[in-house]
Amino acid sequence: MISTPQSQQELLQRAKSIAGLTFGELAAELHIPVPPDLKRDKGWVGQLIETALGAKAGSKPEQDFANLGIELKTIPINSAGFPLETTFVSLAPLIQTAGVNWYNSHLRYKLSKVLWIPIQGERQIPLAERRIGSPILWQPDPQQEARLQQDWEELMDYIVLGKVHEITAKIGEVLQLRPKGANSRAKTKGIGQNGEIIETLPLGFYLRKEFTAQILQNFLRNK
DNA sequence: TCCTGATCATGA
DNA sequence: TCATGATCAGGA
Repeated sequence: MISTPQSQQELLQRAKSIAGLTFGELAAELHIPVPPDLKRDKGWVGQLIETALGAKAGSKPEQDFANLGIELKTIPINSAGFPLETTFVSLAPLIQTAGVNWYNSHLRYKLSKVLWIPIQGERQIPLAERRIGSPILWQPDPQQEARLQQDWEELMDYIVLGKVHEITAKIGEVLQLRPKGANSRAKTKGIGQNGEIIETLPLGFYLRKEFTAQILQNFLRNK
């Protein structure tokens, strides 16, 4: 087991040291089997990178490196460096929303500092041959945070006002709410049209591809 | 072609 | 069920 890094610099150094490796090479070093594809192992790459960097496995609503205040995210990109998928951030609170605001939200906490690891994600490349990219340590700039806050507040209004059933993935410029559960039968409690508690689909906040693309592009520009 | 809604694995 | 890690895949 790899120990948890004790400083941001150490974490960054480790992330740089695995850049350029294929998933197959890194998995072999860690004695982790490589699945044939990601259809039944959608979180495999994320867990591989977590293991390599010494993130502690767990299902707590915390940053991956809480001691450093840093969240780890892999992001699949194509050959042009553009994201292939949206980025899941956190589940949306659908009940007990009193007192929840942007500043104390899980979303803002998770995104306060993120170590992005770009990875080759094109399905035509065999999983074991896909490569790990260079790490990007990011904090939202004022414009990005303002945009996130605006979307978060708009989306939370739907939830608080009992309009979860009106929510679609089309709402929000940089953020969106989409189902986040085992399947379409998954249930959690939410607020109904008359303020009553109802059973509804769990929803999660996702970052749109255009937003994460901007993060990657800004990094390259300042490099 | 690609976005939205659906889905997969695992642990507590 | 919720939280972690996400990607799949068919219909618009």
